[in-house]
Amino acid sequence: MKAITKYWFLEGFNLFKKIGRLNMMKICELLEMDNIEKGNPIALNEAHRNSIFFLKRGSVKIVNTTNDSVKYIVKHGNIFGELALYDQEAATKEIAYALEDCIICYIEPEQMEQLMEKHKSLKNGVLKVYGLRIQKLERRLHDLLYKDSSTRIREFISEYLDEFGETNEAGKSIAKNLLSHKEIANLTNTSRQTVSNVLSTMRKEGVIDYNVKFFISDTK
Amino acid sequence: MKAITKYWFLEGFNLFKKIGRLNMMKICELLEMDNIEKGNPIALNEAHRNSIFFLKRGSVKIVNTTNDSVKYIVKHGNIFGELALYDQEAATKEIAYALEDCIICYIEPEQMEQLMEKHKSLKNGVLKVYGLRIQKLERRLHDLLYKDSSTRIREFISEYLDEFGETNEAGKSIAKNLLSHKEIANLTNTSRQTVSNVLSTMRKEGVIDYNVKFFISDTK
DNA sequence: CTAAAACTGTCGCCTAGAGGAACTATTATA
DNA sequence: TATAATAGTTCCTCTAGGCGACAGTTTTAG
Repeated sequence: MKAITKYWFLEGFNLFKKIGRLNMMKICELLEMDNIEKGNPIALNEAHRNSIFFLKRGSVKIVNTTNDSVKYIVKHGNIFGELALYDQEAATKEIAYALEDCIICYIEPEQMEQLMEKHKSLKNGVLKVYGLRIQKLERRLHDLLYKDSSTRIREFISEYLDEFGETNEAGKSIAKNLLSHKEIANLTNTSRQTVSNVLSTMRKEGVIDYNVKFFISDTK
Repeated sequence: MKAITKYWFLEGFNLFKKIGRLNMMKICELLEMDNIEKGNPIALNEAHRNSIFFLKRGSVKIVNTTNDSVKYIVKHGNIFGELALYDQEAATKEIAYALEDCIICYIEPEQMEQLMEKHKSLKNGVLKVYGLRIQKLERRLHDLLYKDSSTRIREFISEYLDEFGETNEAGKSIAKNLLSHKEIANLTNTSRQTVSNVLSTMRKEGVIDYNVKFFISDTK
């Protein structure tokens, strides 16, 4: 029964979708799960420093421990901490915080590797995650070089709304405002003040609206 | 005999080191090889657009086709074009040019995937290559944000000498000068003029010396 | 329920370094 | 060997946007 509950969780992870129900059940027995309250760090305790995480519910920010800047955000349904698979060193340089109440599953790298040996599709999935990570980094580098800060922020907001927004009855896209200006600045490689500026001009222009709780855009 | 010749080639690739002599021989039969003269593009012909390459001898620059800027350089003994494994699209956006006369082996992605199925260590190797790529990109992004252009250029030169330099009798490290200032500018995300400036001040300071053919640094 | 801490909004100053112009040196091409 | 093309050098101008400052606002904590 417990396994079935867990099964339900993982349904969301495309990584696991392909590998079939039975295998899924077996895997589930290996996975521990946890609730994390908004604002709290994930896996601060040494024991799970290098775990790989599956984020079932909520969202998470990955923070660079050396300078406290946000590297990226992870939406529910995705994997994070996969760095631990190839480089334990690098993995300790980032820490995750819950941006909302979260449900996570975690697994140790050794177990993960065993699993990957057994399930080809899992290994392919991880390869894909790595590939996506490379694409994202290249995009970020490119944007930094060829787009001005205002554009970067605007694009970030629009993509944020695409990712986190839900269209309401009135046809507006509404997304929880989970990030401070400082964090948006980190993610777009700009300064806090510039984010503030661009955001308010966007509001003046009527492109978006926002308050402490939400971002709202007219057209999806 | 032909196979043995090829075997000799691949010896240099750590990727292949682990998988054993016999397997190696089998793999070799699948691989085509080629000589590329300095300055020429690699795999311009459509047929091999998406191949994965092993660089036995020489070095290669990977150029972004959209804006003609150098993305990175590949030293002999390394793999490139591995992008094709996860994203054929992305792979067509870069093209490689020989910085010196090169010997390359190439393999189609499908074959590569078959090989990876058979040889676990090969798959792990590729995973590692991906991991390194991520590290490099993160480093580059970090440098761009937190180091000024002069520092970036200086560090690049010193690393270039580490990578390509060979210590001579006099205890100096000498590296072939394979890159134009414009290309160094691309790689350090600076401008042609700044590279020129920094280089000549480095010369004035006595940190390095250089001419059309070589870079020279006193201490290794 | 109040004090402190952490966020937001705005303004204006200041600097790193891109990018143009102009010229020389070097290397390919005819 | 002349001519064109490319690479390297120097100098100067101009601007994007980081950063400090400070006032207003919201959140957290005790």
